[in-house]
Amino acid sequence: MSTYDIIYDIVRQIPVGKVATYGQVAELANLAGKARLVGYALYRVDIQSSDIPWHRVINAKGEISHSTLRQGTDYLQKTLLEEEGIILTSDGKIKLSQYQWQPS
DNA sequence: CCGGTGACCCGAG
DNA sequence: GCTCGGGCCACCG
Repeated sequence: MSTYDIIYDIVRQIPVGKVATYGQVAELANLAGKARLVGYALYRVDIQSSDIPWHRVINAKGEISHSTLRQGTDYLQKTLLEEEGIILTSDGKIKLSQYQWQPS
């Protein structure tokens, strides 16, 4: 059971149509303050064949995180979120007040 | 073993 | 709004 497995478990619990922030996932995984690890963990995920809804994880500002290393998967993320019914604002942000996952 | 590298976050100015 | 700086720590060469 590695640190990453715990992170992946949390991400798998995010329901359709909701999102969570990196920091939020870190907290739920008992890794408060280590949001960076969450980002790194998702970077390592196999986008093609994993069962992890990686696209439901965004940064604390409600934006999709961009990186030169993502090779267009950031655009894919936007598309997948819209397919789940999440409306992005004209400047590409997500309203956390409306869509953020509230774990029980 | 060591150091560079991140899909991050928050507070200060 | 912005930019900086510090904290975080697993991974990889």
